[in-house]
Amino acid sequence: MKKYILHEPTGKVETHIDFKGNLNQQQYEVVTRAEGPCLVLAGAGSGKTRTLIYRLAYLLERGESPRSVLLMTFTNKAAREMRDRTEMLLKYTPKGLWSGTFHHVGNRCLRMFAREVGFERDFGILDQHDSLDLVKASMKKVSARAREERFPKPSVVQSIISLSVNTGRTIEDVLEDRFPYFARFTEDIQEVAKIYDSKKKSSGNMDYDDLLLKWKWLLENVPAARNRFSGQFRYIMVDEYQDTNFLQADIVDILAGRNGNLLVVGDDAQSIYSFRGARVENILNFPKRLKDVKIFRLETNYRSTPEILDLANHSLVHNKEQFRKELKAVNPSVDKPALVEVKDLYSQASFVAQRVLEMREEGVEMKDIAVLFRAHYQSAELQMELVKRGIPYVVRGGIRFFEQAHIKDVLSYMKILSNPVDEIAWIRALTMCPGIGPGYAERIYEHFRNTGRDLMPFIRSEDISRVVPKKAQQGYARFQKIMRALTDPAAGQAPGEIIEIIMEAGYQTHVLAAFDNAKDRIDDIHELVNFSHDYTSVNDFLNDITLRENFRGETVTGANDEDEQLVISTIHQAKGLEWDAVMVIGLCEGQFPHPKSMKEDREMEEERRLFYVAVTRARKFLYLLHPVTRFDYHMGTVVARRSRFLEELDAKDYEVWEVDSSSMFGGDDEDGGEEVIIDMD
DNA sequence: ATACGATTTTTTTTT
DNA sequence: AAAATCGTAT
Repeated sequence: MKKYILHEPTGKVETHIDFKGNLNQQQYEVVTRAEGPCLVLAGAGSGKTRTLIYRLAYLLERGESPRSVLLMTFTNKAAREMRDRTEMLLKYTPKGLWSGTFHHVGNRCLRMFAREVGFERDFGILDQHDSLDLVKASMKKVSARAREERFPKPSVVQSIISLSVNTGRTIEDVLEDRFPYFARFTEDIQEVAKIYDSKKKSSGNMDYDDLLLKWKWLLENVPAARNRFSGQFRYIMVDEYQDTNFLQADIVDILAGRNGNLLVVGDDAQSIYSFRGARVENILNFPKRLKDVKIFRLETNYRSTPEILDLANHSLVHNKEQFRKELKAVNPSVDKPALVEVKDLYSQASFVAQRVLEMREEGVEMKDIAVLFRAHYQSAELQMELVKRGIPYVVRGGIRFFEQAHIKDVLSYMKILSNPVDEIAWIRALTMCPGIGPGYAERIYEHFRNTGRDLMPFIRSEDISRVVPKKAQQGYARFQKIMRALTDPAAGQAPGEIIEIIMEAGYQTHVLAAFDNAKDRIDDIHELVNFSHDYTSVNDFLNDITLRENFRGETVTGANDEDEQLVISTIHQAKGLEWDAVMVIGLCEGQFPHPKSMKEDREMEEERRLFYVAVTRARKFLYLLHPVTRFDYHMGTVVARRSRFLEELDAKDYEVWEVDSSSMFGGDDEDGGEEVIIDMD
């Protein structure tokens, strides 16, 4: 990750980049004059990333040290893209640049001042699933009540707690505002939140929210930390500012405090993360919140055809809450967007697959085509169809590599080893033994804590027969065997060796017994071993991977060449990306807009912005698919009306394609060797 | 009575 | 794929 460093700019460097020639007037203004607080309102496809990269290059060429620049992006992928493109532009690798997601940068800052916030330098990080496990464990005490009344599910409790942190409101306020029907449980939920918090602390872990909350606390309350960072970052740039929440906005304000060179870039029309506490107000009120804000607008769209842009703009007109919209297209016309009526989910899948193959014949590369949808489960039929036809694809935003059960299992053993009081890790490792469920796992862990013994003596000799019944003791033997192998003084210390020990001491046997695709999973674990070779310490290894994005997405069929894969993605994951052809599936009432967003106007407007984001990903070809029926778990197959987002459009915005349903059934039944196979060489 | 584990049901979006 | 439900073993 950090091998190739050529040279660093020192003092004045001769400019070899043609800033004026490579940018339009608006972009050039931003690049050369964005001193002080600046707001860039950048419409979809207006060259926002390009502008940021050139701004960064401009600063470096002017002699600014990379370490005094902080670049916060929404995803790690975006950060990597920025780094790569900056490198290409500069022809060297800037060393010491701070860039990444808020959580990433927060993590980095907190490690430097961990003691100040009451943690050790090597604190662990809980991902969503770990955090959910801990919420479940924290709900034990209210579980009696939970069974009798309609108490919120653990995942709901988790999101209530998280929302309270991310919006800066009390749990009481969050409940009243977003979950009024749970208001009577306010005290119980507060209690759970308290237990959850203390469990995090006693196990030496932070969750995602803590990375922001404690970061902000650190900056506000520890002058040494505040001065260190606000002094270092002379130039701060924030991408996707419309999706920051109040915590993130505060953090940025504090960091920028001293030097005031804060450049935020965003588009209020693309704000789609309010469920995570994001607030459009951050961008709308930015000019009011800070003094002497310069406002720039990027309004030329270089991405899409005029037809696609018209359709997008006409959709957005139906939102009341908006800033302004005046995106001009410069690209030539190609085809009108197509509204495709299909019979059901199967003909939808079949149409998409068919059209992908045809476009490929017409010269559109596979990697320049994407299929987008509202929710992940909508892609099930499509994935089956693609596999059947041998079309290679990659799923964005599926389960991440590091979040898969078998990977997390292995990691949990490593976590216990590295941090013996990690309650989540104990419970995870214990519950995969037969005869041990959450109840007994908790008891065993408590017993470990109560004995006050160290890990090694406990594992070697502690008798647990008084704590749990016989069946659980037999299961425990399995856990014990692995832990004994790991705590053997003769055992290896490198992360890779440790994983091998876990496998040999019994986890491999467990995988073979518990999963039907055991072979794939074992391969994954070997892949994890390979990955771990970059690390010498288990701690670094563990701390690094939780915040890491898809180290390998769910790559399915014949992935000889990454560039020859169709992209399948949720719209949320597609943010900031673009393709020649985009196909949006499942555009019917009951699916998109999502039924749960029907109650409130502001939620419906967010769904509409999501639709806007989806269509503006397309450069040339846009297909909007409307399955005329859908499957309702309660009523079976029901008629599904066109999504309101389609009905709202002007009929001139698209062409309607009626798909002949009889042709859709052709390839559906048997006739073995008939599938279309794409040659991969 | 308690907790495990197999079975059925239900499924938003993510750092 | 995860949560709720139900049956069964201790």
